Amino acid sequence: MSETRPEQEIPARSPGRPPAAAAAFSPLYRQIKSLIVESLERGEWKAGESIPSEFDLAARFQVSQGTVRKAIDELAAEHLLLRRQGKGTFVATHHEPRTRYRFLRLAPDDDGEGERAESRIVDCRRLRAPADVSRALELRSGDAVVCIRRVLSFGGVPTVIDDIWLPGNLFKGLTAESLAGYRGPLYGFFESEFGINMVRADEKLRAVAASPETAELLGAAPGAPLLQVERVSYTYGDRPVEWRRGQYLTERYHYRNRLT
Amino acid sequence: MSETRPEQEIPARSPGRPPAAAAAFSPLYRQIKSLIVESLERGEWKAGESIPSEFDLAARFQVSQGTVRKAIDELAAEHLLLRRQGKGTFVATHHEPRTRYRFLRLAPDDDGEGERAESRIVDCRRLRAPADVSRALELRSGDAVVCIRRVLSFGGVPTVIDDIWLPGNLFKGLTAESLAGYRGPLYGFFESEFGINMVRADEKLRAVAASPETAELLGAAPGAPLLQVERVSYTYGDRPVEWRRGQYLTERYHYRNRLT
DNA sequence: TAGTGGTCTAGACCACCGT
DNA sequence: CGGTGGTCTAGACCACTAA
Repeated sequence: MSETRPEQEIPARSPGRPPAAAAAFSPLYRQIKSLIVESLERGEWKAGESIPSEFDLAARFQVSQGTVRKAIDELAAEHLLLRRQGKGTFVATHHEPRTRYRFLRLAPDDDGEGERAESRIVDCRRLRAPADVSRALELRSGDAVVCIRRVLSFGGVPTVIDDIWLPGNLFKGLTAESLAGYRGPLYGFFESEFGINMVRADEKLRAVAASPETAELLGAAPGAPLLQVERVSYTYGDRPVEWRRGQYLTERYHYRNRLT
Repeated sequence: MSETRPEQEIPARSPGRPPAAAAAFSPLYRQIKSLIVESLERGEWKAGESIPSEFDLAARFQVSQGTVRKAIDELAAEHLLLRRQGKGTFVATHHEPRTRYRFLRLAPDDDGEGERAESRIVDCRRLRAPADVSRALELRSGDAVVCIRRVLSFGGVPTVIDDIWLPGNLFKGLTAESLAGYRGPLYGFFESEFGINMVRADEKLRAVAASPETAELLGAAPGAPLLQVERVSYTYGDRPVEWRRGQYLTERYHYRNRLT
């Protein structure tokens, strides 16, 4: 049960003898951080649950509370964990109001909160991964994937069409029926049903002309300009677990972004 | 010269008497952070220069070095400052290789580094601010603004057309000629010539059809889908100092974004 | 070697939450 | 009230840079 301080993981640097290779120096708090991420990967604490207190973790890892604190600071900054003063530290989830639709950057042009999204599943099937999808998800070409097509509407207006690919082995039992019965963000569904937490995503945006098929689903003219968003989502440990291509009607909505 | 510790700024909370209004508690390190930002606003330290050491600042503000450190931590996370171990802490600049074109999110589809941008100034004039621009820049409608139009090319291919509005009173003496003689990112130019540092920006993205005029400048077909990027840029203290609308050809380039 | 930022510790106390 | 995270301090030592 008890774990010992990972002293060995610190590359020793004797003063007189420079290291053969330029071994990267890794401070203690980063090693602790890695250990916490490993616990998240193993599912020791589930999304929405609290993790042990800083004091308990300090005892477990045989370091000071301040060192654990610095590790958790970084994980909280990366939104893997969420601190709540007086209550504890919690595993981030896509279920709570504040973090629901965290990755949906579409906002109405007039600043009102905007209607909440309604999702309609158009298609859901299992097939062998095309080359580009298997590359993005780091699968072998031909591995099974689940392929979903859905339409998001705001206030009854179809606005987004998403094509989503997921590794088949991680999403066993995912069907159009199970999807249809679910309310709320897809990533919350993935957490609850498959124990997979999306923590980060990389997107590539461009403007494209609507294909006849897409135009039909969105009630737009063929050739209308659409914002196309290709996304790879990652779970703990930078493992890619979703590839999707969204096409957004941006007549009354825009994609908001902050540069820092 | 010497400044005293701002003890008064901490809202006192006597145990027996709850505060009349819910006065926001502001920790010391945030007050220090504000003082540092004020020094940046005043231009006490210019972009690229080093600020005093943590030790010196601790003495100046009459707090411990750890408290100054935490203030600087946040400013470094927000890219207002840049730490360099063994050398000091520096005011962030758009001149250095690592931070040049920090706000340009366009990347080539094939991952090569991509040619560096060449900028061609199409137009530069002074006029009275239109209503939407004056609103974005928090000016009075009718205040003087500088209006720039330019084309960015990569490897000789026109790819971006930018329309840029700047408050006239902050950019006195800005002309097409002074712009034409400058190499490098526009924000570096603003730093050097006008002492204005862009530290943050908010963008709204959508897909639009190219107008005949835009299509002409980009060598594209009228009606071609373009990625339109509206941006408000801010300097220290969240003061908006630039509004721009970019239109990007995304045939061979895309807008990259990371979600966290 | 001196000066900078970076790490780690230990302890005190504050703010917030639930019981 | 006890337990949690949040702040602040003081001091020791490490890593990196430049003279």
